Amino acid sequence: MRTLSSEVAKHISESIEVKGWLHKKRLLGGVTFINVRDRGGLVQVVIKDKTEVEKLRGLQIGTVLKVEGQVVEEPRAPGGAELHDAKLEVLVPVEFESPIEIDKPLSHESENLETLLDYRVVGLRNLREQAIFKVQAAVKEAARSYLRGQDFTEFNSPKLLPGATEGGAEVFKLDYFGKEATLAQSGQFYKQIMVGVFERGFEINPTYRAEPSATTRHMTEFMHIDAEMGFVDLEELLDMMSGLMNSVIDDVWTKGETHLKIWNAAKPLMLKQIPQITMAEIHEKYSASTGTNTVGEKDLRPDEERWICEWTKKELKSDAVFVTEWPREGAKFYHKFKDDDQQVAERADLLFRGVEIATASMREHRYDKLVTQLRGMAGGDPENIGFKYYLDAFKHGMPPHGGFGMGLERLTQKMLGLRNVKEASLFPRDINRLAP
RNA sequence: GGGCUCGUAGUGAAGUUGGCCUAUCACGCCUCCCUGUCACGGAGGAGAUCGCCGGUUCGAAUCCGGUCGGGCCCGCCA
Repeated sequence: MRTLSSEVAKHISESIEVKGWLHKKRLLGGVTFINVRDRGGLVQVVIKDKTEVEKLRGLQIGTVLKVEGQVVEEPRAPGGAELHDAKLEVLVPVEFESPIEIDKPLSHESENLETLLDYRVVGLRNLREQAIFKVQAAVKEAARSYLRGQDFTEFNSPKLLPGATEGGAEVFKLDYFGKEATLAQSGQFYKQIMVGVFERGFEINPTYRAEPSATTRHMTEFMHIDAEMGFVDLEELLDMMSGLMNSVIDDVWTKGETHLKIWNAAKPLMLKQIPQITMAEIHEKYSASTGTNTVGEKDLRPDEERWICEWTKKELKSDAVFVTEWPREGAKFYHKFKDDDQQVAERADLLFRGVEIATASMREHRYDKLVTQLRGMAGGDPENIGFKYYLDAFKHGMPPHGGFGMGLERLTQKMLGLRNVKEASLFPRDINRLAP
């Protein structure tokens, strides 16, 4: 019967068996300490028998072991207990030296990012690296749990699409049995279609952007938390997002404490309702404060995003802020514009600790108007197969609705205080990385 | 796509106004010593044609040109 490392302390004085990977060895002469890693964490094994120690000669970190031993309560041991009188069995010997050391913190300096990512396969075995993805898994679970609790139904939409796209970002093109297909840049069309089915729906899936962006916040493939809901207005949509963010952060900080502690992650300051600031207001504040005039610009500069987050944190005690009142210029064809001002899109971007982690908007739900906007704003052909099926949903009745797309890696990155979004991706894809 | 910057053992760094470099240190690896380590400690050892190509020079890790590969910022976005 195998016992997990995390359960060892519950078996004091019992003889147990653990299985896992050799994580660290310390040979002190008469006594040898090894750490064995399994899914529960690490357990320390004390070996005094020379013939047992000899079994490890020439074997490297990563060697897969079975260890039988007596559990002894020991305050000097990590976890308060350890295995004595160990009998080792090498299940899988490893003779190759690990390219990077996994028992101590790996460098996350930007100049060493290449090494970190090149050796990801073994590097992820580092408990500190692992913690990032434990947190990420917790974020996903928390988001799912909250959205399900709000009557959202989870679905999966296809990522292989016909040519037509929502516009905005560059898309990957590929050969599809002689036709041209694209990789989805978001679940946009499908999640809207699903409003007509479930009313409230969401998916957590990868999406693709062929943007040649080389920054600390871009990847060509990333995980999107895509949600859409019917019969709401923008305020109700933003309330839902406030609820989601608060719930996710509370959940993660409740259940993932050990992993957050490894990164000294401070719990984000959150208000029940995430504050809203209009883009014009941000431009004014930023310009007045920094002397760089951005008034009238149609978007926020990255520096403005960082600045307003600092301001919001200091003045409003919130690490999150919604940027509202986006100009029509730069809007997408499916966006809805204010009834009393067609120059303003009913859109809000969620900034979190200096970076944009989500975009929300109300969508134009009236068929005729949507077709007009498709033609006028995107130059799209409503008869194009890629738009036709989408428009059909509207033809057959769509309520006022809105939704958001949130970047899972960016959220994880900012929760943990990582500097590059790629650090929050298991196997990141960017303009010059396709492996591992 | 534009700008800036970097490239030295498996890993992380020092050296980069040319000669003292036969390239230094730390971690890891190998051998030996060590009975409470947890970044164990001690002694010894192996491991680098200084990204690559070309040039200048008596002499190049160091200077020049090219090239390849990273990183950061901007544009764009999640």
